[in-house]
Amino acid sequence: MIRFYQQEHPILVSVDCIILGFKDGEINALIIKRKFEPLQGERSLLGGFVRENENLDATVSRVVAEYTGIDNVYMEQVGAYGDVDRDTAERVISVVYYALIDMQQFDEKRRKQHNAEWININHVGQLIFDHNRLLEDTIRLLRRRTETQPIGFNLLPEKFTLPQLQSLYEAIYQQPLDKRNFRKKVFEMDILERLDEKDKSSSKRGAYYYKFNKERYDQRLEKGFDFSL
Amino acid sequence: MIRFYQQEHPILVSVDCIILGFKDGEINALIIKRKFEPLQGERSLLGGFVRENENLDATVSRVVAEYTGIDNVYMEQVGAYGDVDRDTAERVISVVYYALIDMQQFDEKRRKQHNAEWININHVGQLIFDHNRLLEDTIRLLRRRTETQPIGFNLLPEKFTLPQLQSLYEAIYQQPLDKRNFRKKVFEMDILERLDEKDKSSSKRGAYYYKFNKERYDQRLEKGFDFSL
DNA sequence: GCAAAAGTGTTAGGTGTACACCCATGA
DNA sequence: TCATGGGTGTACACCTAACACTTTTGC
Repeated sequence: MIRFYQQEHPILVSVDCIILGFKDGEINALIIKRKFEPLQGERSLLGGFVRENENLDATVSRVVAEYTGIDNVYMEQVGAYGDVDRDTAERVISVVYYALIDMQQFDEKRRKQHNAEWININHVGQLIFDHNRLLEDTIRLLRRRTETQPIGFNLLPEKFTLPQLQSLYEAIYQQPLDKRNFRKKVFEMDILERLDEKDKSSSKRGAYYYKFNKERYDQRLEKGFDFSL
Repeated sequence: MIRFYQQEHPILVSVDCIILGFKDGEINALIIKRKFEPLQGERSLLGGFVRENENLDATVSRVVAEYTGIDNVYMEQVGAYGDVDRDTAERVISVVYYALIDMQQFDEKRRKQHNAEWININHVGQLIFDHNRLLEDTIRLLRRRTETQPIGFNLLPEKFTLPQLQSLYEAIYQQPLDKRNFRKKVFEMDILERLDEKDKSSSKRGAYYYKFNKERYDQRLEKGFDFSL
């Protein structure tokens, strides 16, 4: 292969993944104790270097699968972070993604193998390098997205109840929502399907399970329908 | 220096800049005839490789200054594009930024030196690699930003009239806006200062010049004020 | 029968949108 | 004086936000 850009300087590129999960009314990020130098043992986001013949998305999928055992996750790019000194060891440009996963599907064995922990995003404490900033930027972006697109479902199991969904949105926005208004808006979107089954784990009466109807969502998306919540 | 990540594979990283300017009711992007192989002579966005000790922003500033003679531009990152085959010569990961500039300040001599042209963003024609996609993504992002933040001013001279401002917003949203409603919203933001001077170039009566009051904007921003238009 | 969570409508106030005429001036 | 673009206010429709009681059922 001809090297057209031979005189240019290649740089290490990594992907940092902010893996988010929802449980008991709290949004958690998967945080790891770093396995190699420098700063071995310090707390860090999950990441991996981009390989020679690997698209960025592929790197993310690889990293996510490695730590969670899940593929086919919902993910979105947050941006590239390239300050010369952001990694104290060498220059590394990092492309940041967040991924939303269903904690039910999560492989606990892998978590322990990797020494990873779920930590409430409001109490992560100090992370290495600029990882705190990456996390903050991600949460801001997630909030903005959630306002206009129904991506929250990716954090829930396939079957979920409306109280669960509301509690998720309250966790994202960090404020209580009015139950009636919330339900009204959700129903107006018309992208949920009610099942005949109830979840009785948190009340005697039980709450109906719903599931997300992707086909209907895609239809309405094309028509420019508004999904703001 | 110790090479901690020695076994990893470094990659060429470039920055692609979408330089936008506004004139005569149209938004234009600066497009260049590529000066080197491969695809020499084809139309392309402006770009440059990230150097060894250069932050990403610094690369953008360098490229923008080189082609426009302006520094201190408003810029925002669009994202990283890293598909293995996006550059047909070698693997290059590109971080994309857009920059908004005031075409009045623009250095025409440099434009000609570099064989660059201003082209209406709706009629750019075919660009190399994935540059058409980068441009589309950028315009979408610009629209979203404009809806919530008053960044349009960066495309205008320091002094501008309300008809000019409205025409700019119409170009961004690609639809006519109601004059009275537009002015009402702008005045409600309370971030413009009316000067005693008028622009008589496009009417006999003349339109008042205004300028953007950055201090007041910053104040209101902190208070969480809403700038949607 | 009672505690505890699920489910359900209405109203008032505010916001967005549509719309038409007078003004200032140079030619 | 007239043609041209600049500048101004109001009314109605719609949407958002506030609010309280009934239902179900396991214990």
